[in-house]
Formats: sequence, C-alpha cells, structure tokens
Amino acid sequence: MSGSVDRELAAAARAWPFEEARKVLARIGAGAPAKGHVLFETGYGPSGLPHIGTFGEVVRTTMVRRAFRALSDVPTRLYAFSDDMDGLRRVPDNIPNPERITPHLGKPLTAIPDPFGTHESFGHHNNARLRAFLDRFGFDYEFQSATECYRAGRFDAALRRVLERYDDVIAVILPTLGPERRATYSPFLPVCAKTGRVLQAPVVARDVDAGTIVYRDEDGSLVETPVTGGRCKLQWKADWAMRWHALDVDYEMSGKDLIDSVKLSSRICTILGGRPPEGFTYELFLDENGEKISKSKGNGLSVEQWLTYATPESLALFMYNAPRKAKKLFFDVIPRQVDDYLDLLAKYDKDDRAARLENPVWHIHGADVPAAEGHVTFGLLLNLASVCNTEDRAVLWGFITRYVPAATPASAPILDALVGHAIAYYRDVVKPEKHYRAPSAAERAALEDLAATLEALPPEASAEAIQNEVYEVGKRHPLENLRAWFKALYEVLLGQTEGPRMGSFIALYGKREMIALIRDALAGRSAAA
RNA sequence: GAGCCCGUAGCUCAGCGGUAGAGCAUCUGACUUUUAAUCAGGUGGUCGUGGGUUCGAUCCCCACCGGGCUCACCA
Repeated sequence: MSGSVDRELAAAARAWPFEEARKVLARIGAGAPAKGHVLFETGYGPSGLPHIGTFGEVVRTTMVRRAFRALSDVPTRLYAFSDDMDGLRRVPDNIPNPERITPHLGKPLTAIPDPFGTHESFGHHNNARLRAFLDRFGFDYEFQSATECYRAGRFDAALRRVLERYDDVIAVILPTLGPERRATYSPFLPVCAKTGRVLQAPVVARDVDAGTIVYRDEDGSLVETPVTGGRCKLQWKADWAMRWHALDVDYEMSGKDLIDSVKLSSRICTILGGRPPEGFTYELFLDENGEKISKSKGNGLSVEQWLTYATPESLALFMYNAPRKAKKLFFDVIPRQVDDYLDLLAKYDKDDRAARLENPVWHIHGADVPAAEGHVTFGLLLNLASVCNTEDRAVLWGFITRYVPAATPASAPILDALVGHAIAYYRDVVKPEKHYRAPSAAERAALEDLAATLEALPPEASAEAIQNEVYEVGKRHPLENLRAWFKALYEVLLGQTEGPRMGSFIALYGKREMIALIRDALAGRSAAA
C-alpha cells in the first residue's frame, strides 16, 4: 500500500539522516550483507561516564538507522560498543575511594575493582551506567563489551590477520608517531600474565603460524604470548580498525577531533581485508563564549541539567539540527529548542507525506509522533512561573486554562511536563535572583489592612472583586500613588519589581495562602528564606 | 603544519537558485482602574569582500578577509 510510496519519498528526502542512510544503502548494494543485517556502531570509552555527547552520537545514529528502515527492508542492528578492556591510565577525579584504584593503574577497566562497590569491576560499573543512561531514553541497541569480545575469541581471526599484516599496519601508524614512541610501538598491547596490566612493550618477534608474539617485559625478560583470546589488546587506532573488520561494521559516526583517526583506522581496516564503515563527522559543541567544552573546565551542559529544565525530545531536536555545525550548547538554548519542537509537532499534523519525512519530529519519534497539544509556548510558561512566583503546578494550570480552556494535565501530558520544567526553571534560575525588601511604615499598615480585608472577603470572591479590594486598600493609605502600592506588593511579597495582576493572582494562588504570605513578610520571613 | 566550522536586522539564529525571515530587544496601539502577561502593528539588513556559473545567487564554484575550533601525546 503506502509503503512503496513512502519508500520513493524516502529515496528523495533531503534530511541529513536520509542522506546518510542512502550512503549505507549504496554500500550494501542489492541484497543484505553476508551477516544478514546492516550494523551501526557507536563507541564508548568507559573510563568516563556517559555525557551529552554520548547521547548526541547515539540519537543521531538512531536517526540514520530509522531513515534506513524507511529505505530498505534489510534488518538493522545497533551496537553500543564499550572499550572496557582499555588500560586505565589515570585515576578519575570524580570517583569515591580513589586510593583503592591507584594500585590497579594500567589494568583493563574490567579488571579493576569497582570504586563504587556495586559491580564486578570499574568497567562493569561504568558499562551499567551507560546502559541505564541509554535505557532512560528508550534507545534500541545491543550492548557490546570489548573484554567479552576479546576473551570469547570473537576477534581472534581478525587479530591473527593483524599479526599477518603486521608490517603493513605498522607502516601506516609509524609516520604519525613521535620518534620516542616510534621506537617501541606495537599495535599489540600484551596483557601481562603476572601483573594483569596492559603493557606498551616492544615486540621483538612474531610467529604468524602460531599466532604469538614475543615481547620484552618490564623486568627485561622475553615473554611469548598468543595475540588471541584476550591475551593481547590492540592499540586504539588498530583496535578500531580491527573491530570494524571483525564485526563488519557498516556505519559509525564520530566527532571532528577523530578525523585523522578515522583516516588511519580506515587504511588499516582495508589492509586487514575489511571495508571501513560509512562515516559521518559531526562538529563539537562550544559553550556560550564559543569555547571548547571540556569536562575539566566544567563549562558544558549536562544531560541532567537539560532534562531538569526541558524534555528529552527538545534535546533530541538540538542534536538533529545542523550536526555539522559547531553549535553553542549552554543553558539559554534550551527554551528555544522546546518551542521549536512544539512548533514542528504542530506542523507535522498539516504536513503531507513528503514533508513529514523532512520534519525533525519524524526523525525524533519515527512512526509514533505524538499529537500536538498546541497554543501554549514554553516561553510563556517560563514567564508565567516567574511572574506567579509559584512552585505549585495548580497555580500555573489555573493560568493556562485561561488560554486553553479545554486543556488539563491529563489531556495535555506534554504541556503538563513543561509545567514541571518551567517550575524547575523558576525555582533554580529565577527565584535565587529575587530580592525581597522590607516594607515602609505606611506600606506595613497597608499590608496589614490588605490581609484583614482579604480575610473578610467571602470564599467565593471573584478575581475582579479581589482586584477591587486591593485597589481600595491602596487608596485609603497614604502611599505615593497606586502604582507605588502595587510595586510595593511585588517587591515585598514576590521579590520582584513587576508581577501579575493581583486580583487574578490571589484568586489562583489562594486567598488564605496570600494572607499567610503577607503575614510572613510583615514578620520578616520572606519567601526567600 | 594539516583539517573542519562559521561570517544574514542591535542580539541569537532560520533561510538547501526565483521579489530578504523568526525569536528577543526597541517603538506604537488594544485589553474601559498599577505592572506583567497576551494580542495587533511599526522601525530595523549594500545577506564578510572580489570574481565566476546562471535569464536570475544569501543559496552553487573559486579566491581572499575576518572569527573560532580540532588534530599534530593518549584514547
């Protein structure tokens, strides 16, 4: 039915995931690859924790995979590959009990005790963190551990091939190294049987038929070891190439910092008789000043932060947009991504079949694009939250129903989620900047009057009636003018120079709550305290 | 030294060959009592420079200028 039509549209779609998917399609030609599926891979170095870049790489790869599915019936798989056999070089500064790690430096991550004490090893711990991170977003992937691949012999054939083509592999790497490294370089890093450490030891002999190397150990002795079965790990660029070959990876993207590595690893992969995967180089993220984001500087934005103040879909949209452009990734970009997402969601309903394939929400959600709820922007919610001075969802919803009478938290789940995010934004960003001041003598008298007046009002008093009373209270006290009266209310009670219409605000905020707010302020207990 | 990205309204950016756009900022008006919100409208750009391709270029190609980043140790 519509499948073939959509396939034609997909073949012509200009969105970048389709461009990428067509590269994969051209690569595999008419049928499926011998392994029966197309393999996408994302890499992960488990000496650190998953971060916003990890998310970006997986979500973007998933978008390409999704586009590929629209183009072809060939099955696809996505490996999230953890390089957990890597030797730990330095003790990370963000872990507990660092002293327990220090004696194990140089060992594979999966052979180092878990400093958190919750998993079999440090590597296993971080792998679990990666999986929990990915699962949180519902990514469809298969976790792969380098340690397991090496030990189970899954890389053995490819490792023997590296041994066989040793000289050719070396010839690619050596020119890129400094003279001191060049002297001792070997793509094979033997795992020392005595110490368990991954060694950068010079290889003095090789036996291709036996599948072994002889290296000079730290104590000067010569040791012969198989290159297979997890007895040797490969140095990183050779490792990447070997993995591509051994697993027959069809697609892997990477940051522009790895451009040279991709070139080298591709050459090595070819030497091994493999075909390097289709690649995509994405730009790195910058901070608000256009400077490189680095974990040590702490100028980056974390996934946690983003998800506190906005939805995962908005983050996915940020990753979808212009992946080849160095984009500033900092706090202030969040609201716009949310509103752009809402706009695109609304547009999707009206899009024809072709336009839908170009709409980022198609790439974010696939077939399950949720219905738009419309009409209220995140920018408006942020303003409302700060103007209303509230962390109460019901108060915000009170205002929202003035704009969209039919909407409720149950009928508009996206909106309700945004209400929560807006409140978090108010609580963490706006509220700390509030400055409450003490009332003057005249203002104090007027505030006491207002509290008493509110108390005397019937519970069913309308917003308009309350507004009139607030107005009357202001008029019967010797204040400069009414403008000053309202200003004083905002400054004393809400800690800001501007605020909402008091009548409707009190009606929603609650008469009793308002009285308490006044009494607290008069007693010197501001909301900030 | 090698490579990548960017240069469009005051700010942040969209614009993928056919008479320059959005948000914010600013200005005016409306919402019959302060303010904010909201709504309507206005101001505002030689699209970095110079060539080329084209009937036509912000958009494609080349060069240049300017800004920034990455790799040149390890992964």
